[in-house]
Amino acid sequence: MAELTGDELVRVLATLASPHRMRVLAALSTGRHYVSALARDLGISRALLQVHLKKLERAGLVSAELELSEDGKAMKYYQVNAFALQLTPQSVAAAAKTLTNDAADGPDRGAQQNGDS
Amino acid sequence: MAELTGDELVRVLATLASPHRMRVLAALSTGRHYVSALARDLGISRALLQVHLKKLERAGLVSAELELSEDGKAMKYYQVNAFALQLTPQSVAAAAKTLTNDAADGPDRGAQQNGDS
DNA sequence: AGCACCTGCCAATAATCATTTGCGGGTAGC
DNA sequence: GCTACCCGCAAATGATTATTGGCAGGTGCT
Repeated sequence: MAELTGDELVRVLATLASPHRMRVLAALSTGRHYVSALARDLGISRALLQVHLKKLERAGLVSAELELSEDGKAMKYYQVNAFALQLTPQSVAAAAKTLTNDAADGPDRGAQQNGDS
Repeated sequence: MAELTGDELVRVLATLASPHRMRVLAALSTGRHYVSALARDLGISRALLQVHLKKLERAGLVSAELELSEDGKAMKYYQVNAFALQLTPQSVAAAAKTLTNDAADGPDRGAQQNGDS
């Protein structure tokens, strides 16, 4: 994941630019955790955490696996995906040239139609 | 500008995570420009550009100088400030630990640095 | 059965942001 | 005076987002 398109970069940065998500990432950087435990740990509701995890996942920053605990419960374990982004005026300028969205600005909804499963 | 606090990082990332701002940065990376020209160049209104420039400036990504053109007009020239951010799970996790805002998430409103009590 | 724990999703509300439009001021030149 | 260019700001609107709370399903234990 060396070169990201402008749109992807926007998504990653927007995803990272959030205290909650930063904390989630920090928590996960110490190892995998399952949703409920993580929510308790961070002191936020599960619903809220889910949303943030989903965004982090969509940005490709974390990934998850659904596993069955020994006592039969379904647990979803999340973990951070390694990444390294170098941000400089040049890298940003380069990414800007690949932006597709030429009008909207906000957190872009993005993406052109993609089935995105 | 090696180490940024979590809050500062959030601000920088949030500022960078915008197509408009990315383009502005790209445009400025080729040299200084004054507001009106830049607006025409990017095809956006001056008012809008001002807002984005202000955010970029607040995040420390660009700086400006008001100069007098030979024909007496006041022109505000903007230029990019050099910066280099390395984003990795570790750097983000480290920044997360310095976050002051422990509840809010969205685009930060500015830290309520508790004046203590 | 009832309780405790896990997961996922949706509707509603509050809070925030992005963008437009209009106005104010200033200098130079026809 | 009027027009063209520069700058800045603020109120209003529309569009998104963040967050909550409730409800759904599942397993295992007492």
